[in-house]
Amino acid sequence: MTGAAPLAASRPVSVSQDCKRDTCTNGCQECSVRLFSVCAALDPAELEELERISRTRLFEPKATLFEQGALAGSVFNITEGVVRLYKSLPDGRRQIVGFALPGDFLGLALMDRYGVTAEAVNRVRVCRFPRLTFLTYVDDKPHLMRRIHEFAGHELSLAQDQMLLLGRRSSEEKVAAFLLNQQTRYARIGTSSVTVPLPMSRQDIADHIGLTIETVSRTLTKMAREKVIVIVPDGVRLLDAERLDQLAAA
Amino acid sequence: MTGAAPLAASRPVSVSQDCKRDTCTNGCQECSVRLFSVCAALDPAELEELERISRTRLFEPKATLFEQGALAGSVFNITEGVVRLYKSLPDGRRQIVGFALPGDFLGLALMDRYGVTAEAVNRVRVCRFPRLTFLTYVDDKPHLMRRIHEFAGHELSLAQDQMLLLGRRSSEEKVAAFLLNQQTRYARIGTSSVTVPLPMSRQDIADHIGLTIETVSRTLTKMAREKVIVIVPDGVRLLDAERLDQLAAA
DNA sequence: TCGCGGCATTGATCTGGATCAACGACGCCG
DNA sequence: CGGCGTCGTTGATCCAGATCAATGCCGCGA
Repeated sequence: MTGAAPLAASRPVSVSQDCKRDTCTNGCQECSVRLFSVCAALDPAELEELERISRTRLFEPKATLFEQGALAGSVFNITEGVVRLYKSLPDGRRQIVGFALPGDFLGLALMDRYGVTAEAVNRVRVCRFPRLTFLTYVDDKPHLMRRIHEFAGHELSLAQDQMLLLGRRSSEEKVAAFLLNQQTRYARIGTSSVTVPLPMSRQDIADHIGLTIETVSRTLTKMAREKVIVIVPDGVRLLDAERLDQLAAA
Repeated sequence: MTGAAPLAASRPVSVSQDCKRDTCTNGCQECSVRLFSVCAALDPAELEELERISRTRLFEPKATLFEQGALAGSVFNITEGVVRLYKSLPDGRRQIVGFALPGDFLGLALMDRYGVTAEAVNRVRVCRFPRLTFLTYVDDKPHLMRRIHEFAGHELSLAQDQMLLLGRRSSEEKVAAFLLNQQTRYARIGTSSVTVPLPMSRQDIADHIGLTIETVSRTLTKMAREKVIVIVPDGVRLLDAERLDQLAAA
């Protein structure tokens, strides 16, 4: 976090603003997630150019970044906060296909319509790029394209793991695998710790791993009772990662 | 199919051969799946170059193209047949993350290890490329890279649909959605018809949509009883796609 | 032609997780 | 400070789909 003045917390919804303010004060060069994000593929001159086409944007909890099926006007790089990505059935059933963390890129597929809906879980900060401008920018930077493709490949791999989880794992295995997964992902962006943040609601977790909120709650309680985890505000502390690995049947 | 002599059916396992024979007789130019595959992005000169680094390969039913976790030595373009892609748990539970059809590209992510196992469902013919050679070939062809990325984006989108199916749909919805899905995919490669081929076993279908073989069988029987489909050898005929759409809750 | 092995179907029963129903714990606002 | 809305937990019951168990249906090889 650079020393910029924070925005007033009372803003009702997302706020567009020039990149010169806020965390981007010192530009992409100083960006705290640059090395984990697609931007790591860029040299200083390219970063400067990128900065010119980007705008920082803030989203309050529950704000929608974009909706499934809408024309994809922008692509996003998350710099702070967590975003839930989901698909819905007409009757309201929901599947959260993933939680995007800082460093994650939204709109990787570069398709003309969004395939999922994206909502802020907590306060979210992003770098936003007009999609077509970004496409032009990428066009003569094969190294960036390759990096974006690597990210897409990683995303696909995660999706396949999730299919295995959804299709073939028991409720306890699902919860265990989810917790370990979250830990791994947070470790990658530096927030490594035995305490895994869970900023999303129980309902979100349930909709991600294909269970009901009651089953998620019961399973977490059971794991806490068995001293495998401790439930703390907005997260869990993993006491016995070994045991959790077994439970996940990985 | 070009007029080349068919291979002896008695070959025990996959057979490597020069691209000049078989369906590739007239080269990539005449390839029946070119327009549906990543190759459609290439001009005649580029196709010729591609041909030089490719080899046609045949796989008998149940033969393994590559295994999850193995070093990714090759990438593949399927020209004939169906391939199942799956992940397994240590205890043998299996999740088929997708069925690859002619025109599909295996190894899209271009990563150094395969993320899934690929097995031939029926007789499969592929164009095989050494991965590193292919990478070099792609390197100075941004249009091809973009096309490959488009395919990867499509793949990701399919994966997300599958997560919704696995996590939030009932058994009947799963089967209905699967059948419609298969129909759509076959339509795309020209085999459009109300009769949907199902070359894979019931167990494969079950492992794809997260059910047991018994539930798949019962559900298909029920749909046939209700005159929504007719079960035919190696496939089903869709009688009432309208109704099937409702059942799928799409 | 028969017998065998690998699917697929069908029936009976069981159970993991869903559903239904309180209740408790905060945090917020009046 | 008290009432209310949201979220999480816990208990009781139910049921969709799993599991267990035959049986049927080829295709193939002896």
